[in-house]
Amino acid sequence: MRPTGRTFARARGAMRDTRAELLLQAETLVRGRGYAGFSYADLAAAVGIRKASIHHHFPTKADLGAALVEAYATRYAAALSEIRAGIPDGPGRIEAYGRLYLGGVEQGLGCLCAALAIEGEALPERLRGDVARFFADHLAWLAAVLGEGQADGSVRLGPDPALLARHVVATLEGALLMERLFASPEAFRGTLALLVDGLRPADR
Amino acid sequence: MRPTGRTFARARGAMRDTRAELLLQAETLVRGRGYAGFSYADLAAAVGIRKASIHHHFPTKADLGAALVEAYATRYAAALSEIRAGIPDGPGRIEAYGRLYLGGVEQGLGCLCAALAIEGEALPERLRGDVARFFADHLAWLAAVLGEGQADGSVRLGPDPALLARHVVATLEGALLMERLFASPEAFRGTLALLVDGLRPADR
DNA sequence: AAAAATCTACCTACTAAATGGTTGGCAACG
DNA sequence: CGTTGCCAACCATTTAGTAGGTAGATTTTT
Repeated sequence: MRPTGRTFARARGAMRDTRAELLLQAETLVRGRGYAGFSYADLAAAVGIRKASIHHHFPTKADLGAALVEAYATRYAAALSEIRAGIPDGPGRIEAYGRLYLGGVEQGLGCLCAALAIEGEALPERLRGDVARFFADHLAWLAAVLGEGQADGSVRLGPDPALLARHVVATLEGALLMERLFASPEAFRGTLALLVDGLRPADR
Repeated sequence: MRPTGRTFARARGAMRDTRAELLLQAETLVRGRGYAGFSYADLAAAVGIRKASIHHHFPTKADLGAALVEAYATRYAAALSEIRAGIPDGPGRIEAYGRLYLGGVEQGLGCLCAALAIEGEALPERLRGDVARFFADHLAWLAAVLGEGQADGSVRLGPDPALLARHVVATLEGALLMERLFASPEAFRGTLALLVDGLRPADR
């Protein structure tokens, strides 16, 4: 099943991208159907590689999962510091943060870490820790941003920034979960607007 | 592997509970690890029955899933009308609604329909419809309750009730997802309080 | 610079265990 | 007697993971 000699030249230049391609396709699969919902066979088919070759890059499925979370978290971290650098006020920053989730709704893909969090007990131990850290990092970033916002008057005073941060993550994760089901980016935008508006100080 | 004759008396009276027990244990499994994350073997072990017997009650896994959603939705529907009957004001009703989710955080169990929604594409077709209906029903109930609240002055005017309803479900689903991971009912309560407070009319 | 050794990326071909599901039977109950 | 509830023993397929190998690139030795 295949000529035997596979002496084809390997496209030149595109040598070292297989790993990245695996991560990309695996992320799409997990976000679309959950961690337990995809197999190495699915991934192999998506990438156009044989199943066994995946094990060369990621010995076990848990290894792949961990790499997935790491890459995802890294991308998010970059986006977060870009937001903080480019936008000055609290509500503006939260709105930009919320728009990161919007992409998922538009592509019909959930949050990677939400998909993993749902599996809970059944998830490989170490992955649970990575996922928890993902959320903790976001909460810390948001608490800092909201705290700054309260200090400069762009965010309403009163609730503890840490509490506000949890509210923000919860609302966005939940909205992504639900509005993906309904394939309704508009509804997501509505919820985001409402959320951001609730952070503004009551004028007068 | 077993004496062959299984002539034991079957506990008397507790004859027809197997189906209910299957639903109960299956719900726990799905809410704890996702739909793709549990098997008929797991369920058989949890109930203390042989795998094949499950198929007698639920021919396919999709049948089981559908029955699960139906039972879950029915229980919720009962709780919702009880809330509406027993509590007069908008915020109070929403708070009671939110407390329905709190149980999940305390038991370490997510929302059944959130677990199913995450699987998205991979989910048996008909289940997707059932799950969507579950959310749509909640949104309708909430929109009605919030509309009433606006009419009687217990809920702030301004945002469309349908929009507020989406915000409420999103926040609670997201908070359940996240706070279950952190095993933090207190944090859930905090988010719920913040959510309910945001619904109150600005005094003065 | 040529030859030898090692490494990288992938393959085919397997395996043991688990998956959802089927068949046919048996016993108890109404 | 027929229905209901359960079971043992299957089944085909899929699962994650392994074994062993091959071709080409890279590095090391001569």
